[in-house]
Amino acid sequence: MAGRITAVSIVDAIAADLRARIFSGDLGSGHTLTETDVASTYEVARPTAKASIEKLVAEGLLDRGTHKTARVVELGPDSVRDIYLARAYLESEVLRRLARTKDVPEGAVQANRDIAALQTGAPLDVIEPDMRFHTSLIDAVGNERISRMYRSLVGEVKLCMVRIQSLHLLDTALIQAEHQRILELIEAGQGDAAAELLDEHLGRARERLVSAMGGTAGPEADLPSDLLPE
Amino acid sequence: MAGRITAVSIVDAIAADLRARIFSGDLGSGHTLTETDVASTYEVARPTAKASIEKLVAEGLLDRGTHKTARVVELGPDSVRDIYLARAYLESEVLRRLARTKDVPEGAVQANRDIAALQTGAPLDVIEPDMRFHTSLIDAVGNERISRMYRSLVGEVKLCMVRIQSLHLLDTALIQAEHQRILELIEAGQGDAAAELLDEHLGRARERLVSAMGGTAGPEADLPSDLLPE
DNA sequence: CGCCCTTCGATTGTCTAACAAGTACACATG
DNA sequence: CATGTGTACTTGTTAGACAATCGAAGGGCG
Repeated sequence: MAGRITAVSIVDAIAADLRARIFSGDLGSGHTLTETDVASTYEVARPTAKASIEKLVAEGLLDRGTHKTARVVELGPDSVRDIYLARAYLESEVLRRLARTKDVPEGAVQANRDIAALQTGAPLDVIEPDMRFHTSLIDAVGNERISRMYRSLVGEVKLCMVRIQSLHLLDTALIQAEHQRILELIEAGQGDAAAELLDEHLGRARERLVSAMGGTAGPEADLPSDLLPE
Repeated sequence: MAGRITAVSIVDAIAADLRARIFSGDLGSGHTLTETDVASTYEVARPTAKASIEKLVAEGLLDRGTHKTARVVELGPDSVRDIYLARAYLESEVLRRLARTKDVPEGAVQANRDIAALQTGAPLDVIEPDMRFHTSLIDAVGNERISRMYRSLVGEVKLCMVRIQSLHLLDTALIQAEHQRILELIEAGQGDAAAELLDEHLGRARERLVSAMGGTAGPEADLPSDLLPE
């Protein structure tokens, strides 16, 4: 018997499936989810569907007011800035602390190798190893709550990504090179420099994401002068 | 009739009341909360009580496994270290960023004035302005998600505090002096120094809290040599 | 006499059915 | 055209019920 993976709770299973469908883009931003709708598609009672929805609301993936239908959250440019700034706050401090002990997480190294190995032109293939690079750094400090917080942010980032999907915002080679440089700075114990580079790294991604969503990009979207082609 | 507290949702109201009772120490660590129990005390149906409990579980104030009764979380020494380290991660980076713009939040200044004005010997009176000092710093960066994360940590800190209540772990004057120094360092644009002092400040509180809970305190519990009396 | 197994009570997970209350949108009216 | 009304849809909450599971108490066996 290898098939017993039933997550012991129906509402957890439904919540997990809904989450997957949201991240896959099956349920796009603004998509409405009525309780009866969820109940009928999964063939469960309405209270069960309700509980699943409320779970995702608590996670920040769904939005809902009293007596109003739940909808997949719509993240605007200001939300993207909020999310990416929060990422920068958590991650830059993590880099400083890792640099103190010159601790280069193996998972991050491997994730960046995977990015380098990518030859496919599919732009969303870089998302997974990219996220893995960053979460590996976060997890390396071994703090349960920090990891949980960051994971919540990653969920929202993925939510942004599915909206953009088609166009690739950044050059894979540049991402990989900057990651590599960050790891080197950690190994050299230069936390401040690593944090500064990360700020640039995330700031550029952030502003390009913002402009791709229709907002007006800030100056961070541009490459630094010493990296401009030609 | 002034007692109708029905905010908008019964489950929110019950959750809020349970939260208050937990923070007041009325429901101590390890206290069990059965669904029928909550349902009968608030005179609501069991599903409503269940929803309230699950809300607090999502907040991290209650703990429960499948088919097991919910209990108020019991935070051990390792959890305290995890929480305070997470605080330090968030807050030290915030100090660095505030120092860049030399932005000294008025709320933090006021909170520290309130600490200085305390003449009462009641040890738990310092908790409120102390927390307000720290949350003012966090809120000053204007990031919704960072503020939310920190508030979640504050909830857990308060949970620790109610367990210790009686004995005062630190001198009020020392707390106030260190807060003052942190603000001065922000104003001087010395983010690194501010972050370093904060690490000491939180580290000392953390290790004293740990030892008060029966764990073995680390070296951070001691005062730095230049502040030792005599 | 102590240990393992069974049984039983308590508790939670889930369902069905139903009513109340609120929202949103179409429709009729001025 | 603006406004009020009403109706359908959706959610909030309740009641009662049954199955599954967990924890502890009690009995059988070595």
